[in-house]
Amino acid sequence: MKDLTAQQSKVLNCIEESINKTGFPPTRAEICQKLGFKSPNAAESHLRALEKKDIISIAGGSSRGINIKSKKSSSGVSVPVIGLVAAGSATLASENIEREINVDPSLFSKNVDYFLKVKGLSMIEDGIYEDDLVAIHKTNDFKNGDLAVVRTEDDVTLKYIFKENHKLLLKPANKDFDPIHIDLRNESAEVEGIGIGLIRKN
Amino acid sequence: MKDLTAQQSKVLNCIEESINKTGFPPTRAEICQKLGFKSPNAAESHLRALEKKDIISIAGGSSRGINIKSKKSSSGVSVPVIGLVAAGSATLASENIEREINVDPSLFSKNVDYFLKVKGLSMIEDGIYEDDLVAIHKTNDFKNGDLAVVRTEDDVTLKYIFKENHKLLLKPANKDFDPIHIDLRNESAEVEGIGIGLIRKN
DNA sequence: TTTTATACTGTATAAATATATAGTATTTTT
DNA sequence: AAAAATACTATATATTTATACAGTATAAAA
Repeated sequence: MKDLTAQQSKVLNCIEESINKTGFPPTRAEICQKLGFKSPNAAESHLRALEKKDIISIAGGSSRGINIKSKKSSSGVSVPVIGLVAAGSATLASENIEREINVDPSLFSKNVDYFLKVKGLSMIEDGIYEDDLVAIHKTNDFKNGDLAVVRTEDDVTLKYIFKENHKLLLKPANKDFDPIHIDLRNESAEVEGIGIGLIRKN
Repeated sequence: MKDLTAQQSKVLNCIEESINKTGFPPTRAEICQKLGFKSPNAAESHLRALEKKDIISIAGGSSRGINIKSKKSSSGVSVPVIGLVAAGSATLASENIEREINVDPSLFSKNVDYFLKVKGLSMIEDGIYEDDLVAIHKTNDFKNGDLAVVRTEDDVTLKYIFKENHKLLLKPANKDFDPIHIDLRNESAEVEGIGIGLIRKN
């Protein structure tokens, strides 16, 4: 990383202070006021210098559109929690998002795109319980035996998936539940993602 | 804290998402766009409701002047992962720490002091598998039936705990394992903490 | 030595933004 | 039954804000 000048450090400091104190970045005018500049362009050009040195990013056309780059990577990633929803509606649509949780990216083997809140007892024999949050990696790609989020014509379901030619088998882990057989020539089914982990709160 | 309505939760989610993604709060217009409102006043009034419920504060006359009050630590908290270790050694001693993971404090009901990496199959019938990470809240306090980390004279174990006078029962969730009976008049045993959640990676 | 970066003042303005006002309709609380 | 809260559409506007342009001056790099 390139070194910052004394003035650039002051400006960066001013941005950090603003975020810590108010919760949002400062405007050019606010930077000027804090550091005693008389022209907004003084702040502007310092910001552009910091951007050039890759310390911050500036969102064009947005007020207070300053983001300190190094701060973002250290913390977790925000991941939405979604309940099992009826077919037709987009799973990740914001009205289905129950909450967001911060997750350490290194926790799971693959990228977690969302958590699916489990409904029902169909996977109980393999330690997946009602209200558990299953970490889902969005992909169409799967291997036989993967835990998959599958969107059928009238449902979205979490089951073990097996594919053989045009036949799809969705297998629960509960002897009280029957496997689902889908003939892809007659019915449509789409793999939304695969389960790569689980979070349970007691 | 007062309960939020479904719509208010969505707006709060939207704000959190914006801060996590861009580094700064959204404008009224951006909230409307994300949630499908057609009038800026829809966002405005939800914000005022959230402000009234003391969830956020709004800085008057500032663009993006939204601050989420409850946001204690914006990032996660670093929590150590510990394997089940032999008696005698201090559980949290640094040589027992396998790694540290960042955890969203809001994920679990109580404060997570460490994660215990499960060895063996003694809890398998209740969905706790080998290599699962059980979130442990350090406490001596427990209720009968709690999942507890218990340090006996020659072991550290994770079991359901039941206490009756001077008798301690440590009950596994696997019919192949026998419950452990401890007479506190003859043997010592100490509750290190209770399990409040679980993380599994496939 | 010429260019580039730093470090500003000063002025201007299009666009972004908060925010008020006027409605309508439904649900919840009192 | 009345009042208050919720949940919006629609329009308007003063203010905030980013950002461009025109300068001046000094220091560092090519």
